[in-house]
Amino acid sequence: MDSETHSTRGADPAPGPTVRDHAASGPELPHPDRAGIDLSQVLFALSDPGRRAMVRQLQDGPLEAAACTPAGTDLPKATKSHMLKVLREAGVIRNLPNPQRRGRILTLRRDDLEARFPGLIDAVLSADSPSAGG
Amino acid sequence: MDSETHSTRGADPAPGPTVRDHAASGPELPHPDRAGIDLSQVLFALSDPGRRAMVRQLQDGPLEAAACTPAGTDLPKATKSHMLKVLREAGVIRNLPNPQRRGRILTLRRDDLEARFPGLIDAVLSADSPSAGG
DNA sequence: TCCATGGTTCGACAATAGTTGAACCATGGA
DNA sequence: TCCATGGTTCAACTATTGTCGAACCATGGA
Repeated sequence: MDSETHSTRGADPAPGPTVRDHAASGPELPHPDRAGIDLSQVLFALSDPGRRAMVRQLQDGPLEAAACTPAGTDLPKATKSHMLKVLREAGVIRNLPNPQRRGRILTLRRDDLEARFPGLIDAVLSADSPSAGG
Repeated sequence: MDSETHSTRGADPAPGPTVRDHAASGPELPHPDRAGIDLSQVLFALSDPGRRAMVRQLQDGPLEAAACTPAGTDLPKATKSHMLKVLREAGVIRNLPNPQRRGRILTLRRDDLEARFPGLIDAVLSADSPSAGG
């Protein structure tokens, strides 16, 4: 588990609420495992333009949470955190502590989504046209 | 959000034989045109298992509304009508008067959806597994 | 014309979701 | 150790959705 800094591919953390010696910053938040990803929750999470905007920013790879913002909006942090929570609990993104510095790393769970609902995430993300307006 | 109270009442107390164009049953409900179909609304409409169940029944072709019921549920008709409304207003289905008999005909707007959001509707419908449960 | 059928809409309420200030928490650096 | 940073959670509020009885409407048939 050394080296390989930001490629959390394949394995699901499936973190229990176990007693952990916190080496990394911030709490470890619960994520559904691949099989637990629910279609209704995913569709609902993606039904919001703001949440989709964040997801779109993760298409090219993981991002620090601080850098992931819908269109430079000065969104209150509580609001942003809530949006991320909806996406995370739906299984759309991973929200893990950044092992390097302060803050967190967001990742689109593309593999898991693709395995569970083939074609869905691509269809949604490529469907997003700016003219749609909502 | 209900500004669609477009009444066909007070039709014509006018004298003389008014030629009636459409001898179909029930009101003509508003549908978004293809370009007006909004991704957020579609995803939201499909984020409910009950609504998805109805959509799935329309995969093989149009159905009389009376025949389109999620799993034999004795759903109150107001509730069912509301579910259909959400799907219709999102542009997922068409809800037209039945020209033959009483009642209405429901159609999945597959072509429109496919044109607007390629692959999306198929991904959603084929993703639906019975294990999901919610 | 009256009635049953199939359906929409209204209205009221319950339940869920969104927003956001404030409190709190952990880390890294001075 | 104290502080700034980046972030989650709490709590309270608002807003949107869901549910469903009742009212209403149009049609077809007796």
